[in-house]
Amino acid sequence: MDTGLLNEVFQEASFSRAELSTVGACLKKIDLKKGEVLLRKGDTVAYTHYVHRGCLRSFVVDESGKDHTLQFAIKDWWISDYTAFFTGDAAMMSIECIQNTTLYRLSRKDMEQLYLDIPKLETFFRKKLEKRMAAFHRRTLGNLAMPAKERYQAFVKTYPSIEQQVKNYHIASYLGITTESLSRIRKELLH
Amino acid sequence: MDTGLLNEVFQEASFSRAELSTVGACLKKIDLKKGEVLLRKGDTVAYTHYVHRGCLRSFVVDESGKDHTLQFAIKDWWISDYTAFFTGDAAMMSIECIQNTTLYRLSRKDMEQLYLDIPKLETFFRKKLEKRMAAFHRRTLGNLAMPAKERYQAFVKTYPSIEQQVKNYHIASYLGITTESLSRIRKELLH
DNA sequence: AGCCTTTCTTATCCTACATCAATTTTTCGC
DNA sequence: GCGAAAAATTGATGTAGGATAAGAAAGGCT
Repeated sequence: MDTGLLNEVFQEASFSRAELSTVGACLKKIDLKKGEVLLRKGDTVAYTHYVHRGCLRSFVVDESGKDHTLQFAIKDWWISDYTAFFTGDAAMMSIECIQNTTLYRLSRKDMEQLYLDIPKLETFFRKKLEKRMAAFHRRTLGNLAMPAKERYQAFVKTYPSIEQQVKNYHIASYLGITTESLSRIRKELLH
Repeated sequence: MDTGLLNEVFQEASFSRAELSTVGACLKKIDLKKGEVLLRKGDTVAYTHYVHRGCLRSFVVDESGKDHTLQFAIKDWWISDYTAFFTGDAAMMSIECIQNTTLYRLSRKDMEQLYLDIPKLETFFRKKLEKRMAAFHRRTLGNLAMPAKERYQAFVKTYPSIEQQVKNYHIASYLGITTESLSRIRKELLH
């Protein structure tokens, strides 16, 4: 793996050349086409993934067949079912590519070893996790407090680049409403 | 601080006597009465708290004045606004005692120092955070998929001891429904 | 015990969003 | 560029849970 890419992945942390190369040896490049599934509900989750290019979404399908998008991931994001990744439980969600995508994956096993070799890395990922939790938290609180129209506006404001890239039915699924409702909301917002 | 209590707080981890006493020196006992507020929205969050006795809840109040309970904490739980605690941002939520409570608090500053002195402790708290995220995640996914009646049943099943201890309006606020709706649901469940 | 406050229940009506059912518009392979 | 499939829109109707307004129980406190 080249150093340029590694510096990109771990840009916030400052690792030595030796450390980067130790980490780099654990990352494996994966190319996926639009529509391909990275992780299926029920799977054991051995990896977390850094998104280098493309777009994915994590989602659950409930008993009544409704699809709920939990998160989109674009360049520079890490994505996995972290709950399952950390606990060893079966995945509660699925993850699919909604565009052609290039990922770098890191296994839980390698990660645990890396934590021992490079303590700074535990801090790096702990901070990632904290940030992710914060974002998820904010989103959940928003969902509680806001009607659908405001949730949509908040989404567009927070993730303009994602809003451009994904289908309306994915946005609707993220907002927890039907495409019909989203369509009506967008109409209203045009006055 | 006595060793018995410290062993209780850090029961899952195995720390040496010296480590425990280092940590113990950072914990401060706090007694609070029912109704007292531990943390107010907007505060800077300098502490996380281990619950030794009693019950607290974290909550947000939205623009329309509605109260949303995010989490209850009983004996053996840690509670704080972790987002704010870790990022340094102002608290997004408030935390209040709904029973007389005894806590042991740990400051972010001491925690960061302890991470350096006792690396195992970072692992201990990372695992706590992972578990918390998993629980919160599960709950959120449940909320997406389930109607109020099932959410209530799931709550009763998951937290029977909490269900006994707290008022119906707190449960309703946790489930994201009105007390009236909860009342109807409970009636239905009696056949 | 009796009074006052807090909590819980019940009934009626209402609203945001879902569901169902057509279209219309966009996208994309050939 | 054309036709089929996918995506988005629009309209009519349904429903879970909210809002409002009483009233009934259940705790305290003196």
